[in-house]
Amino acid sequence: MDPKTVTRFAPSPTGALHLGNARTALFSFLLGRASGGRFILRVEDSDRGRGGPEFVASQLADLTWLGLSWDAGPDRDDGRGPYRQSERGPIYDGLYKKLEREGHAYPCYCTPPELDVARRVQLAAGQPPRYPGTCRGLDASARAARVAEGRLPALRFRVPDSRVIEFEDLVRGPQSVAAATLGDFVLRRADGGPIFFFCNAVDDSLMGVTQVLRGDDHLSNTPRQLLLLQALGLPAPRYGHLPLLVDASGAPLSKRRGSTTVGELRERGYLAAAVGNYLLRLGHTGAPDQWVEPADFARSFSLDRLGRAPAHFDTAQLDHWQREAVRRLTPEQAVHWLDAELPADWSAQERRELAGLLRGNLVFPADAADWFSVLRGELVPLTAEDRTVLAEAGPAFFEAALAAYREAGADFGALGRELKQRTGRKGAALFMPLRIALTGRRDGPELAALLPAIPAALVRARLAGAAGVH
RNA sequence: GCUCCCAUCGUCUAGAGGCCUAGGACACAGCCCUCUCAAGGCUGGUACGAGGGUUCGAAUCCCUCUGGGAGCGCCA
Repeated sequence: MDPKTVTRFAPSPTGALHLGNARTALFSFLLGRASGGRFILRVEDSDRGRGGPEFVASQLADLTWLGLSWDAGPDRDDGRGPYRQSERGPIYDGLYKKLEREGHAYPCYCTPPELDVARRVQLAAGQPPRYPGTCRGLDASARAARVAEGRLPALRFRVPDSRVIEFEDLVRGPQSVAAATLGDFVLRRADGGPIFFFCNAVDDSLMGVTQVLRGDDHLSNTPRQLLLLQALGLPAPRYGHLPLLVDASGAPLSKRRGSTTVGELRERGYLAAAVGNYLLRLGHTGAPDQWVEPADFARSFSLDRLGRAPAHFDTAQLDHWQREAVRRLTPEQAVHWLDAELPADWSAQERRELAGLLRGNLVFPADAADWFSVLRGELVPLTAEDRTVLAEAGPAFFEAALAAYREAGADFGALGRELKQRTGRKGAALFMPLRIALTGRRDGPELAALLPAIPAALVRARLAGAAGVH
């Protein structure tokens, strides 16, 4: 990849980091920094009324958790900052003046209610709602008159009348839009605040961004930004528009249903590498069918392997990668992952052993809870089917097991041999009644590993109890 | 309402006119392995939204429709 490549992620702190945005960030990161270029992070907090600093912190934390890192951002300036739009006012002011001076922008005194009426009229007439151009040709005296009325002007971009804007979208291919369909758009609010179209495009250019990956919803707005940058004489990045993420029913991913934020997934115990493996394949081919280590993600990422249709978020597939990720945990990582679920009074040694023992049978940390009672407490009541298995084995079987356990102790191999000799049973007929009696369930880690983890007194009590089942 | 985008198994997708009686992965079912579950191995079912063209030949190209999405904000 070209080392001059600069990509960016530009979150707006209006909430938690959404899965769709996380995917956009991941892809941008892979296209940039992870491929030998640069990746920067810019906080789009130009609208002071929305969101808050807590969201900036949480989003950056989520990105870090996912394994993304940036060369420049709000926490590290490289001289092209600041990287928060709220701190870039002076930069914007200079550009606004230039635009106005050169006739590319003009003050607009229309009020929101007036604009709203105009929109309704256009809609009713079957016309697309566009700014009617009321203030486009105002002369000095007309402007003075509006100011005298106490009106505060917004600044509008003067879209050239008859032009066709053409550009090559990084994922969509060639695009062509007639300027006439655009309508003059606002660059600066009446209260002085900058507008997305403006600061987003300007910042990308000023920060040296060469490739912008963003959501599909920005595709039809791209011509505006291209026009604006051109008027400013600023170089434009190349844009690539990613299909949106939708839920199982095909509706846009909404914060209301299910876990759709990175934070929620993390809280439920999903591992970052699992989320990464899933996101890497969501609407993108090029990754092998097998697990990919996060460090190798960039090698599997390619712009021309991006899909063009909306991608469905599918928990079953996420869970598949989660299992893969859990399986790859080292014992230390497993302890850390299980940390909040592990009984606080257990020793470091016990916690380690437990994590190692259960790792293969868990998908989420919360799944571990059931096993604690298996190892230390009460078993859940047996199902009718399980009782049948115990009854079929019969009291003699468990009395023999008790005797074998006295002989062999927690050495499961020896216990098995002993019991086989005493009862003549083998295979499932031998082990299943044992498993059920000992754990109260039919699944779980190998009995050979499980047995030593259960205190001897509990083992004896359970075997004795099973002997009493008829 | 207008403009634009998208459309292959349930899901992620391969497929850039003949290699497709459409391939892989996840999920599902069965079998094998196995003390169980998981993992692994094998097998199976399920898809080119509809209708018209173009062509010797279309999942692939064109048109219409249908369905889904986005944009048209002094939101980002």
